Order: sequence, then C-alpha cells, then structure tokens
Amino acid sequence: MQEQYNPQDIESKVQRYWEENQVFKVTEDENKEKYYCLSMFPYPSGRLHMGHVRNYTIGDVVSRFQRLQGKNVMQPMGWDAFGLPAENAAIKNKTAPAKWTYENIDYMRNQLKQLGFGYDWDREIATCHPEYYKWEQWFFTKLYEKGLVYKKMSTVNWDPVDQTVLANEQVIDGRGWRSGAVVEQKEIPQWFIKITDYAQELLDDLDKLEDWPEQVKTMQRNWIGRSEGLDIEFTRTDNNEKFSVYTTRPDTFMGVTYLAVAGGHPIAQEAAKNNDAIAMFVEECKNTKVAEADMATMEKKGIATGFYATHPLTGEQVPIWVANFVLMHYGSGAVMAVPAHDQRDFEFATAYGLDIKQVIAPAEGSELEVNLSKEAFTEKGVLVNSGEFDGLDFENAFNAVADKLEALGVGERKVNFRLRDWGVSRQRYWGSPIPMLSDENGNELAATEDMLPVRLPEDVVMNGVTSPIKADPNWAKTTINGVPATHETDTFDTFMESSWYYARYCSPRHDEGMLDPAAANYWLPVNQYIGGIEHAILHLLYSRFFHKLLRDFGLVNSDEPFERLLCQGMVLAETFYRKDEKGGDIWISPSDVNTETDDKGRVTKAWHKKDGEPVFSSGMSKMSKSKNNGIDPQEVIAQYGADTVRLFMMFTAPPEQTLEWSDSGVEGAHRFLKRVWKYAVDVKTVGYQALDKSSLTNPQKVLRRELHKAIAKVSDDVERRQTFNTAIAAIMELSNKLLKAPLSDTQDVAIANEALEALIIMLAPITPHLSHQLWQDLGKEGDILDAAWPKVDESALVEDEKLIIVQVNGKLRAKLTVAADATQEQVEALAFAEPNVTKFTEGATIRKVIYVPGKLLNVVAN
RNA sequence: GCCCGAGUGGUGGAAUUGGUAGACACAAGGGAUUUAAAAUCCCUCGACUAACAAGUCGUGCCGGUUCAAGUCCGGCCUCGGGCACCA
Repeated sequence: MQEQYNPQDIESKVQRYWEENQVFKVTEDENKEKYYCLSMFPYPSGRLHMGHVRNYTIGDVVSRFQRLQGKNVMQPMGWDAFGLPAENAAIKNKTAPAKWTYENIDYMRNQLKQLGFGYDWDREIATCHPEYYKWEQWFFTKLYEKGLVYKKMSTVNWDPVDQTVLANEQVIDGRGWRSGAVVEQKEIPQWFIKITDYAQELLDDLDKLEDWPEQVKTMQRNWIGRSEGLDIEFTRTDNNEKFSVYTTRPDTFMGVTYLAVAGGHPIAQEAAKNNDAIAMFVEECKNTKVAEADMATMEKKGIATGFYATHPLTGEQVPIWVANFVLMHYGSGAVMAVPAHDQRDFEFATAYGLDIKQVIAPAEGSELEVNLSKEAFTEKGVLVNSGEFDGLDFENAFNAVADKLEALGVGERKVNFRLRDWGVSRQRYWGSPIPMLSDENGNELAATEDMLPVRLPEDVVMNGVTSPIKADPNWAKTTINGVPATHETDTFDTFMESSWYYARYCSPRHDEGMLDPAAANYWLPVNQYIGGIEHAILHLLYSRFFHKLLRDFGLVNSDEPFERLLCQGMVLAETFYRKDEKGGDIWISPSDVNTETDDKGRVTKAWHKKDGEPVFSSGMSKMSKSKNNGIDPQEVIAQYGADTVRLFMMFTAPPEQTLEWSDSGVEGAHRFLKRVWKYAVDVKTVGYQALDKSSLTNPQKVLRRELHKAIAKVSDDVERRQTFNTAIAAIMELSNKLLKAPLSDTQDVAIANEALEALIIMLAPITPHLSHQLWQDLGKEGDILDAAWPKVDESALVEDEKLIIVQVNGKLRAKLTVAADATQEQVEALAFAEPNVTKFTEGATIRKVIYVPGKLLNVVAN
C-alpha cells in the first residue's frame, strides 16, 4: 500500500480494471431487483463542460449507491447527435456535420471514461445513426396511419436575404444573425403531432409522479394550461358572417366593448384589401419574432377594421379591430375584449379611446377597490350593469351566461388547453429526414416500411444557407408503390430523438423493431432521471407524450417514463473582463487571472497573468463560451484526479442549486481525500481486531454512536433526500472524529476497522477509484462495487442522556443534559434551578410551560 | 409580459415535521513544525456590548400568525430558469 494518495496512478489502473472485466455490463435478470438510472445524454458539442460533469457525477453516485444495495443497475450513455451547432461548425470548419459530430463523440467518450462513470458502453447509441432514426421514422408513419399526424400552415422566422428559415436563437434584435436583414414571419406547411389529444392525460398523470419536483409538475400543469370557458359566436353587421371567440370569463360578457382579430384573420385580410393603412398594419404585424416572450413584451398596437359585430345579448354593435397581440394559430384568431376587467384590453382601450364598461364589482365585504381611471379590475366579484345577471357571483354568472348563449345557439361550453400541437418540421439538414412523400398530384403519402430508413446523406458540403438535401435536386426523387414521388426535405425537430432514447437503451441493437418489449418492460420505467432544469417543460413533456404513444402501440406497458426526477442546477464561475477601444467587453478566462484579497478574503486586485495589467470582475455567471469562463474538466482531472472533481461537485452545493466553481474548494476536497488515505494507512498499520460490544469504554461507545449516526444520515441523505452535500459533510465530520480518536487498545482498533470499512463504502459512489484501491489494499474480499452498504447498529445509537434546550419566552437561556428517561417535572425542576432561567422569570408570572420531550422546554412568563 | 424557483457570516452552504441560526468546507488571522518554503497539525473566526459569565441585534425588505418563524401567511425588491425552431 502506497504511503501517499496518488490519484493519477490509481485512477488509470482502476479504470483499466473496470474496462477489462466489463463490470458495468448488465442484462435482464429476473432474480434481482432492477434499477435503471439515466442521465440526460449530451449534445456532442466538442468537449465535456462542467455542467455535464455535474450531471453525470450525480447519476453515477445514484447508480453505484443502488448497486451497493444489491440491485441490478443499468446506467447507459449516448449522444443527442443531431442539431444546429453541427451545421454551424461544419460551415466554419469547412467539414461535414457528420464528421464533426463523430469526432466530438470519440473525444467526449474518452473524457467520460476518465471521470470513471460506470456506464454499460455496449448500450451506447447516437441519434444520428440510421439504425436509430429508422425506428423514429417508422413510428412517425404509424402515427400518421393512426391519424395522429397532420400537416398545416405554420409561422416561421424568415430571413428575406438568405432566403432561409431561422431558429429563434438565430434572430438577434429582430434581425438574421448572418445577413442582418429584418426577419419576417412566414407561413409554410409543416408536420404536426397531435399532442393535444393527450393533453388531459398528460395533465392527470402528473399526480402519479410522486417523486418529481413539485416545481416541475407545476410548470407542466401551467404549460398544458387547462381552462374551462365558452366559445361564443358573433355575427358581422354588414354581411351576417359569423366568427367565434373563446373566453374563460363569460361573467364579464356584458362588458365587451370591442373585438380584436389577428392580422391573418379573414376579417383583417378583407379589411386590408380596400384600406392601405390596414394593409400596412397587417404587414407590420409580420415583423416580430415568433417567440411568445417577444409577443408579450412588444407594444400593443391595433387599427379599426371599420366592421362591426352584434353583441348576442345586448344587441349593441361592437367595433372589430386588428391587433398585433392576437395570434392566428391560438384558438380562433379572434378575441373579445372587456377593458374594464382585463389589463391588456384596458391598456389597448385607453390608448385607442375605446369604451370601458364596468360589469363586475367587488363582492360584499371585500376590501378591493375599483379604479377604472387607473387600471382594470381583474378580480372575480359580483355582476353589475349586466341586466338579468346582476348580483350573480362568478360561478353562477358563468353558468347563467353559458346557459343563455347555448339556448340561443350562439355559445358552447368548451375545455381549452394552452398546449398546442407539436410542430416537428425543421427546414434544416442535420436531422432525421421526415419519412413523408408527395406524389405528382401533390398527395401526401407516408414512406412504406421497405423505404426505411430514409437516409440522410452524410458526405455533404455545407454552403451555409440551404440544406444540402434541399439544394440537391436529385435527393428527393424516388418512387413509391411504383409511382414517381418526392421526399419531404424537412427534417425532424431534435426533440423527436430525445423523446424515446431512454426506451431504446433497453434493447439498443434490436433490429426487428423499435423496441424489444421484453427488455423494455424489464427495465422501464426509468427509476431515476437526472438532467438540467432547463428541460423541465419541453423535453420532459414530449418524452411523457411519446411514452404514452409507445404504450398505445403496445410497445411498453407503463404510463410514465420517469419515476423519479432530479433537476440539477447550473455550474457558475467567476467572470473577468476588460474594455476594448470601442467600449465593448473582452472576456478573460479565470485561469488567466491572478487576484489579491484583503484579510476578509475579498478580491481587491485582479490582473492578467500575461501582461500584469488590471482586469475587472463581473461576478459569478453560468460557465459559457460567450463569457469565456469555462473551466476545462480535463485540466482539473490532470491536476487532482477525477475523484477530487467528483467530490468537489457533490459537496459544494445541493444538486438542485447552482454550483459556484472555486479552485480553493477543489483543493479542499483533495485535502480531505488525502486525510482519508492517511487514516487508512494508520488503520492498516495497527492491524485487525474483532469488536466486542460489551467491553467498550464510554468514549468508545460515543465514537461508535457517531459512526452509526453517520451511516444512518448518509444512507438517508443519498437515498431519500438526495442531498449529497450533507451526506459528504457527515462523512467529513466522522473522519475528523476518527482521525482524532486513539488507536491504543484493541477495541479502539476494532472500532477503527469497522469505521474505515464503512467510510470506504460510503465514499465509493462518490470517489470510486479511491475506494476501490483502499478496498484492495486492506485485503477485503471481492469487488467493492458489489460490497454491501453498511448497516446501522441500532444498539449503538442508544443514548443515556439527552440535551434539553431551555427557553424563556422563546429565547435560549440554558442547556441541560438530563437522563434519557427524565420526566417533564424533573426537567422543569432542573430548569428552574438554573440561575440564567430564574434571572428572567423572577418577579414574573409563569403563564405556561411548553415541553417537547427530550428536546426543548419553553417557559412563558410576563 | 406570463409561468417556475432562489435570496442565511468575508465566501459556498447547514438547520429534514414551526423548536439551539451558522453543521461541513473555503478564505482570513494567530501558533507549532522547518535553515527556509511547500505540505501537515493546533487555535480563533456573524455584528455590537462585555472581555469570566453573559446580554442585545441578526436569515433580501415591510407587515402578520404563534409560547416559539430562516421555515407558515399577505405585500414588495433583486437575481436566475423556461416561454414551443438552442439543446
């Protein structure tokens, strides 16, 4: 056994052992409880970043912990390989996206191995392999056959100079990132999957996900956005044409003073024909980004169409306006406006001098006030100025208005969802081709099974604007059932691949179907899924949707894909900058900066290592290329070893919170591992002694109690709470005590042996290389991967004394150590004997004494 | 703008069910060891008063509930994530 902790030697040796013995390879085993632990697979962007390291360390800790509980653990890894960055890199580096992607995968796979993650590499998948996307294409054609796929016009960001569709990310301040041209909205035909058919189930089943963060479930609930309301039909006064609006506030219906339609609505289009001002406005409505945030924050503008509609109940004529905030593809593209009771309608009405009519008043006894000269009254209340509905509350008014309109045949109760169908068409190259075709008559057809996979050519040249499969006139040409046809040249949204990869891992090489149901049903659902909170809505919702689709095709038999979810926080690092001549920021890597601190540890001076000139701190922000503050995992591993990096990541913050990178924190983690190594050397030197529980001295009993309390805490923290930081803190606390404990008699040595073994196993999920090596050096049997997690000895936990906190009026006044079985009377007597208690109760009347057994006594006196 | 989070010493964080605020670590200061340095070990470490004991204040801000609030309720402020074509 080496005297010194030497991670470089140990880690490469242990990793070689794992690889040669295939220790992480798993198969279905009905005799063992299965555990499927999955971390979100990475986009192969080039090198691992610290966010990956954090994500995968958490996954590996959970996996190794579960294996130590005796379970059959599967932990796979793969690559979310399609995406926009590959195209950008290909243009920049004059290479093909495929080549760039495969090189990145090779590099990053090696990095993952150096971090010691226990993956079953035989299950590795990359979503850009035809063997993978073939099944996605197959499934899409099945969905099409089942009527769950349809084509419709939909809006995209259009760059009029580059003649191409832009991703939201490629639109900067309303302009195309390459051309600088003002981006327009353009309607093009695109494929959609009917996720809205599953809206109710996706909502209801959230209640089954007991081990998902409440936060994520709330976000999904709000995203699905179920609402109960009313479809109401209005009739135009000039031509009796009918159109409908949807509202969730029928109680305010008598307060409608105008209607608003989207620029794309037929009424707006018609009005634009004979009016240049309206035509210009409708045109202007197209000059916004497609993102909802931009829609919500832009200036609300409108123009009167000159048309009117009849209010079905009052018979009044209300004006119809075109407004830029009404969206054509939400609902019917038209809304009713009640400016007195909706803030957006209020602001619009105020700006354009439209009527504001109050129809809701605060309920009796309410402290709310109505001030319609300042703002809308949006609370629910009691109806006024509403004729026959006056005096009704929200619920009764809702029903009365709905009943009346339904009786008149101009209204219908309707459940609406905010969730929209999933548009899966992308006008980009590096993605799975959509397996749809059109024949010479323009009829749409799904690819037949023998045509699958519809292969994406990989040996291409990117010219930067048009997708190579769109640019090549021959690629799309084919025949289907003996008839000439052309392939769809759009590709799938990359969320398609990531929506079912978790299931493919169960039978990654299965070539007779999308999934091998036996394997899928053995492993699924995933027991623990780990990934970034940024995926809380889209990826997780699409995956849940796909799982239900797979279930309805008989491929899996569960309702939900992920039993337990952990969303880890981001990794931040310090940022430093300088100003260039134009006043722009030049970001300087923290590794190029030296700092000087005052005696409180605050940075007083920072300068560039190379030129010694000052740089400025801009605080902590997410590690990113743009801020140049990424720390390369590779360099840290080279200096301290993977175990130190893993320990630091898990110790510095609880997993859900942001983690701030700190070089000295890494050193601290490393120091701790050196102390553990030293303790192991010490214990090995004194040898082995058997434990005799009956002959322990008091300090020995106390130390053993500390050990078993630590085992209980670490077990609970890792398994139930998943607060790995506090688990490590408990391990450190224990180590500090062990290092200070004597090794002078046989029972000292016996306890040290017991404690060291527990310590090594408890550390094994976090620092697996170190634990593996120590396990061997101490001559323990077998592989530590399959050792048994330490058990709590309940008898060691028994305390004969308790610490009682004594308060007077809630303020701490004394601490008492009493016998564990002391009665309240005895504790009170001891408390009142304390001078510090009598000092604060003297001359006052004792009103009450609150006693929490074994913990706290509070005397209420005044 | 809308939805969801977070805010505690010089710093990262702990306090699990409303019951000792600051565990564990980092930084800093002091000391031991050393020819010296590194490494290691020991001590101090929320603010103020006191300098033995102890007291007052203190968990973003304002207010409330309670014997007791970092924790629960109401109202704000600031920062972060998402908003459907970044992944």
